[in-house]
This record gives sequence, structure tokens and C-alpha cells, in this order.
Amino acid sequence: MLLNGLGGYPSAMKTQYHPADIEPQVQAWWDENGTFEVDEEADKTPYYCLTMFPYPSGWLHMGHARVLTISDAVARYQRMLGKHVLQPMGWDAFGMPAENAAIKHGVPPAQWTYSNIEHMRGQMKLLGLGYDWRREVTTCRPEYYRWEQWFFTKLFEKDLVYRKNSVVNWDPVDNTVLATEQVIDGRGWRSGALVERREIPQWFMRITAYADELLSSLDDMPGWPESVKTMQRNWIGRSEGIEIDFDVEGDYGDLLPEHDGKLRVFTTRPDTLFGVTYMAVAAEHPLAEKAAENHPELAAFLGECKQMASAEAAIETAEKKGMPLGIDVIHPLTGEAVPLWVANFVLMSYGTGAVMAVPAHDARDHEFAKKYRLPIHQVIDCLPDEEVDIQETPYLSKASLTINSGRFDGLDFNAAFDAIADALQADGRATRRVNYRLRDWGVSRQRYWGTPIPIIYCEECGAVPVPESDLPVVLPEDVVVSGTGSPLKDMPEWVNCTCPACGKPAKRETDTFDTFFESSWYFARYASHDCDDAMLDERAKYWLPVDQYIGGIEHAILHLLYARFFQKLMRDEGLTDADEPFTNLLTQGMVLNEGRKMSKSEGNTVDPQALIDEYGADTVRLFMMFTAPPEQALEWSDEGVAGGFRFLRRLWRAVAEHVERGVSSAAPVVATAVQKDLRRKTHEIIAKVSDDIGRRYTFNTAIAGVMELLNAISAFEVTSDADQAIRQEALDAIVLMLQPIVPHVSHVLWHELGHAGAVVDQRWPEVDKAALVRDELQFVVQVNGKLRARVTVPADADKALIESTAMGDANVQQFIADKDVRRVIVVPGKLVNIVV
RNA sequence: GCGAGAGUGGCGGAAUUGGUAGACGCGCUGGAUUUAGGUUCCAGUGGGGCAACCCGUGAGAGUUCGAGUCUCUCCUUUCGCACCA
Repeated sequence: MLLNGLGGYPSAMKTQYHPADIEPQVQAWWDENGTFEVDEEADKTPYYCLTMFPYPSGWLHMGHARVLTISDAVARYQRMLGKHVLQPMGWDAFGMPAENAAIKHGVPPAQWTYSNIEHMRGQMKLLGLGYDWRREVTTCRPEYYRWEQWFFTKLFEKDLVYRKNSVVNWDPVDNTVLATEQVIDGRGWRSGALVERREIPQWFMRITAYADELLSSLDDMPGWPESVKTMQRNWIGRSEGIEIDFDVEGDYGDLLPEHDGKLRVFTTRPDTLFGVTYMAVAAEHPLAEKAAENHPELAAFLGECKQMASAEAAIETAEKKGMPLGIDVIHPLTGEAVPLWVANFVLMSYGTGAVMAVPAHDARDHEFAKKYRLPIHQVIDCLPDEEVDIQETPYLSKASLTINSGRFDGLDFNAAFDAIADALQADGRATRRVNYRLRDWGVSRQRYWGTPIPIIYCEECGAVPVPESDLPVVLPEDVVVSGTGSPLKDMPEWVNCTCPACGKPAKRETDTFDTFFESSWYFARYASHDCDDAMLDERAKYWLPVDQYIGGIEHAILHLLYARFFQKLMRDEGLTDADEPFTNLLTQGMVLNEGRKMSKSEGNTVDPQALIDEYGADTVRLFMMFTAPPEQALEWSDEGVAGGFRFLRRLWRAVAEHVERGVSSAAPVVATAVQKDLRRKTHEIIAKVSDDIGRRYTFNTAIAGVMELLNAISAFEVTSDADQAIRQEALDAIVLMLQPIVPHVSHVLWHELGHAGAVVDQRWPEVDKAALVRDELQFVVQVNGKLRARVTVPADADKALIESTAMGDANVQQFIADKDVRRVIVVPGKLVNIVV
């Protein structure tokens, strides 16, 4: 008789643990039985467990192995709780490495990518990961990207995408646009040529239209780590303030037609308006450029500022610098003239590119004012117990009241904000406004290996979206990539087409999407992976949102924000019901070696494949889950891996020894104290492990608990059938609890322990509360908080008995005999503290 | 600079609600078994002390019967953002 496909294991259990003999057979068994294939079943509770899909770089590295194992353990645990678990896998298959490999090895990006996927899929199977491979999604396949092309045209109709000029890094030798990471010290990574900044038209997604919802939903996402939510909040960067228009003296106002000739600034501190002593604009501001026309020194300074803006690293150390423009503006409430400066710390890209400066109450303005000897006027009072020399230190607190502000004196922050805003608003000089740090998302990439942007340019009709019936716009796969510009531009048969609107000759967009575009909705497509007449279907409503999403912290901002954005876009298109894509988020830590990040460039990588070959997948999985909690960095240790292997071997032997006596199907009945102790331990550990995995996600402590239980089993001597039944229960529990972590060895041991079904289909063990009951309790006895004794009392002892037993202890007596007992504190079930 | 974390044995890490600091594992020491060991088993393993005990969670203060845990000040360190008006 074969044990569920495990041929060769019918009777005598091998006494040695040989993972290489069992792992391929167990994996084959899962495959043959379709163990991890799930369809939508209305009467079951769905649970969607998802790992951030990998880029198919060629080989699985330790970071992959770790995150995949964590997810697999979560999925298998939920399955044992009776959930209907979906765990899919796919490939984030577009991107630059494929183009780089193409240039280097002369192989088309598509071919390189597909063979990498083959290899990595094989490696994942060796790790024993339970995926529904029928749902595999590969983003570089037309069946996938046609739907994001379709979606883009829908967003185009809704004006949620638009085209505008934007700066790129241009390599003048290779005649190509460079990504930020391809610019090294201001030079192209391949040509070494000085990189130029060029403005070209690019496509943008209006993510700012969803800024408020993306921000406010964060308050309703308890399943996300606070740290990630904070990062997203800061990234969105909402600030409330007002825009104020300042009159400009002379005819400079003509340069500012969009604001009726006024200089518009944004401020979050209108309460400090009376403290304005100068104004500042960015180097790119029209007023600065005008002032520089007949002023070579100023023009040179503007040039310097613009250069600084491109060299981002220099910003942090940059000294605050500026020059007066020789222009005055008029304070809207006092009517006084205020000098206008250009300053290198003012950004054209935020607010209006101009600021009002209040040196008394802003650190940056203060530093600048001191340097250029500009006046500093205090308009917010200090609190009574504070003394500040305003000429030396800015006073930043909002806790106090206004002074030196005419009729607005004596108001607190909120009152002053409102009064001044209202006063200006009344005569049309100000508007309340919310500003965001978040910018619209530029999705155009001047690359070949990506999803073609489905737009056709017609001289008559302009940019026209490709009609649904003509989708997908297929990316030609059999191409040679030279590294000098996109090969699509050299393919007239691909570029030339007719305008869908007027039928005249037209040209296709040759830019492709940012690869974040594909990764922003793949989680939904797994549900409707084979749907060929829509982006998503009803099945997406069954599975979404993802119950547990797991991935690297490096995606805390961009990927996770874009995916949230897409979820809302898809919802508003009627494709799904969920407001948010990921209910719970777990961010796993890095894998370190000798305290440094494991990476090819560091030359300190450990190949998971080699470890699987040496120890088996279970040992690799066990080590990664045992050595650190998932959110923390994991320090690699060869000895630690060997230790994991030793534990599995010990477990194997313990089961072999048990089976030799004959498996037991009798109910565990305890008679002696020793029996009671093991049985209690078994159920205490079940309770602990359930909590560790189910609530805390601390697999490391869960495994420690299981090890403790195995230690207890080893110390337990079996001399009767009753003993054997109690040991059977303990071993059964261990094998069940280890199934999510070491599924192969658990599969085999479960059968060896005499059970018919597969362990992967079993229910998580339940705690028998009766087994937890103790007849006696041990109390720690402290005198003045110091440990002096341990005493044992009957479990039903009352407070008086506990106290008297504690006081009666000989060692305790030594410390209290000649002293007054002032107080006795009894913590039920735990300790007694005697205060003398 | 701002924001969020983290500092515990030789090492990775436990201590979940303020209640026995160091679970579990690695390493190390001694012993047993073995022709041999990347084997297995037993005992030990924070520091000091023969011992009773004393000291110990980055530093210093505080709250408390009791602090790794809470509060304040400081130091170190990791990550994110970076002149955001």
C-alpha cells in the first residue's frame, strides 16, 4: 500500500531523516492532487494571501526565499483554520534589467525574461510553496497589459491622465533618456557623457485628484504598520493654509498675468503676517528672471541656483543664499513696502514658487535674515516661562498669542489664522487652500521593454487613445536592443498607423509605461487571470481585498501608494467594490550577512538553491522563520542552518522511536503527575503557538515553543499504553503546528504517526482547557522586590494561605524576622511581594 | 534638520497587560558512546563570590511595593523624507 503517493514508505520507517528522498515526492503529491488550486465557493470563507511578486532577475535570492516562506506559512496556517485560501504567484516582468542583459548578451529582452521565469518558477517549487499556478500572471504578456492599456484609455476619457512637458536626463552620446540610477556623478552610465536636462512631453496620472482620499483612508487601516502609514502621510504632505496676493510696485506685475499682476504666496502661518520683513521667490520665478535681465551678477546667481537644484546631494549641506531683486511688494494689511529677494531655498515646484518671510517665527527665514541683516519683527508672544532673544533665535511655537499685529493682537493661533484669512478674503486678497507635497505621477518611460502607451498622434486630431477594438497594442518581442534609444522608433511598420478619429496617417506613441503601472493592479488580476473580455470580473469581488499582503519595506511609499490609487480608480470604474486593496500589510526585514545587506555588489550572497541541495527546503524554511521575527532584519548564520537541520533530525528520530512501539489511537488519559505535566505542556504550547502565529506573527517564538515541547517529549519515559497515547498526542500536535513552516517533513511524519489524510488538509489543533488545569501553583516570593523564595500552594488556596505559606518559608524568614511587615502584595497565580 | 524604529549574555534572539531577566537556538566547556565523525547522548554556560549573597537590560534621573517594559534628559544606531513655506 502506498501512503498517498509516498511509495517506499509502507511499513518500517527509516531511522534517518533524508530530505532529498522525501521533498520531491511530497511536492509531486501536492501537484497531482491540485492541493493549492482554489475556485470561488460561495459557502466558504475566502482568504487571500499575497506576496509582492518578484522581478524575474534569473535566480531566487535569500530575500525572495524569506518573504515567500513567510507568506506560505501564513497561507498554510489560515488554511488549517478552515479558510478557503488563495495564494497566487506571478512576475513583474517588464523593466530595465532585461534591456541591459539584451545589450550585454545580444539576446532579446523577452527571451531573457521568459527563461528567467522558467528557472525561478522551478526554484519556487523546490521551496515547497503552495501556489495556485493556474493563476500565474506575467506582466509582459499581451493578455495582461492589454487591460491596463484599456484602463488608460478609460482614464483618458475621464481626464485622469494628461500630457505635459517634463524634464528628463538626456545622454547626448547614446541619444537616449536615462533613468535616475543610470546617471552617475552627472554622467551617462555607459557613454560617460555629461547628462543634459531636456524637456519632453510625457503622460501623467492625476493621483493628486485622490490625494485627500489616499490620506484620509489611512486613518481607517488598522492592519497596516504605523511606520508605513506615517511615511505615506509625509509623502502626501497635506498642509492647510492660505494663498495671499501681494501688490507689486512698478510695472513688474505685468509679468504675473495669471494672478492679476499680483505676487501670490502660500503660507500655513497667516497668523504671522505682520512679521513679514521680506519676500522671496525661486530662481525660476518670472520676477527673478526679469530682474536679472540687466543685472549680470543676479543672472549668474540664478544660474548657480538652477544647477544646485539638479545636483540633489548638494542640497542638504547648501548654505542659504539670496540676492535682492530691487523690487518691492506691498504688505496687504500695513501697506508698507517689503523688499523682494531671490533665495536658493525657495522651490518653484511647491506652492507658488514664492514665499513671505517671517524671520521671527520660521527657522529658515531667520537664518536667511541674520545672514543678510534683514529686520526681524516678533509678532507672536512668548509664553510666560520662556525667554527668547528673537534676534538670535526664532520662536516657532503656536502656543501663544499675537502681538504687534494691530487689531489682531491677543489672538491665539486658530483665531489669528481665521481673523487674518477672513479679513484678506473679504476683499479678495486671499483664498484658503490645501497644498500637497504629492505630485502627479509621470508614467512615460522612453524605454522599449514595457507596456506601449496606447496613444496615436495625429496632426489633425492630436493625441487620440487607441480604440478598445484595436487593443492590445502589442510590443514586438523579437528585437535587437542597442542601448541608443528605443528600438520601437526604428520600426516604421510599427510606428506608422492611421488616426482612429479621422483616418489620416498618424504615428504611435513609442514611450512605454513605468513598470509601477503593471504592479499597481496585478493583485486584482489573479482573481480574473483568464478573463479575456474584461479587465476584471465577478471573481475579483469574491477575492478582493487581499487579506494579507507581504513584501519589502522598500515599497512602503511608491508601490503601495500607486496600488491604493489604482484600487480607487478601479472602484470608480465599477470593476471592484473594495476601497483599499490590502487589509493587512506585513513588511519583512532584510537578509544580512556579517551585518551588511546581502547583495551581489557586496559579494556576500548565500544561494538558497545550494542550501536546499545540502539541507533540504524544510531546513532553509525553518532557519529563516526561527532566527528572527519577520519584520526584523535576519542575520545569516551557517551554524544556525545546521542547528535547524539538527532539530528536524531530532524530531524525525523521536517519531521513529514512537512508531516503533506502535502508533496509538487511544484517547490520552492522565493518571500520574508526569503524564499530567506532558499533557499540560502540549496544550500550553498549542495555545502559545496559536497566538504567536495567528495574532503576533512571531514565528520565531512559535518554533521555540515547539522545540520546548519536543524537549519535554524526549524527557518523557514511555512505559505504558497510556504513556504512549499521551506522547502520540504531543507528537501529533508538533507535526500539525509545524506544517505551515516545514510542510514536507510534516507531511511524511503525519502519515508515519498513523493518520490517513494529508497533514496540509488537517485542522489546526485545539486547546483542551481541562488539560491546562493545575492542582498546585508556584508563587515567587519577593521581599522588598527581591526574589527570596519560590513556594508551592494548592491551586484553590485563598489569599491568607498564600501569604502565610510565603511568610513561613525559611529563607523569607531570614529577611523579615526582625522587621515590621508593612504591606503584602499578592499577584494571583504569580507572586507575593512582602514590603518591610 | 524633521519623522518612525532599535539599543538585553560570546552570537541570533525571548520576556505579549508594570510582576521570576536571558525562553529557544547557536557557540563554548567538561563527560559518555564511537575505528572515525559536520554523529548521538548527559551535565554546565550573564558577571563576581567557597558560600550565604551581591551586581547586572546604552548613560543618568524619576514614578512604583516592584521598571528591560512607564516619564524626563542625554548618547549610539537603523530606516524614511529632505530647504514643502
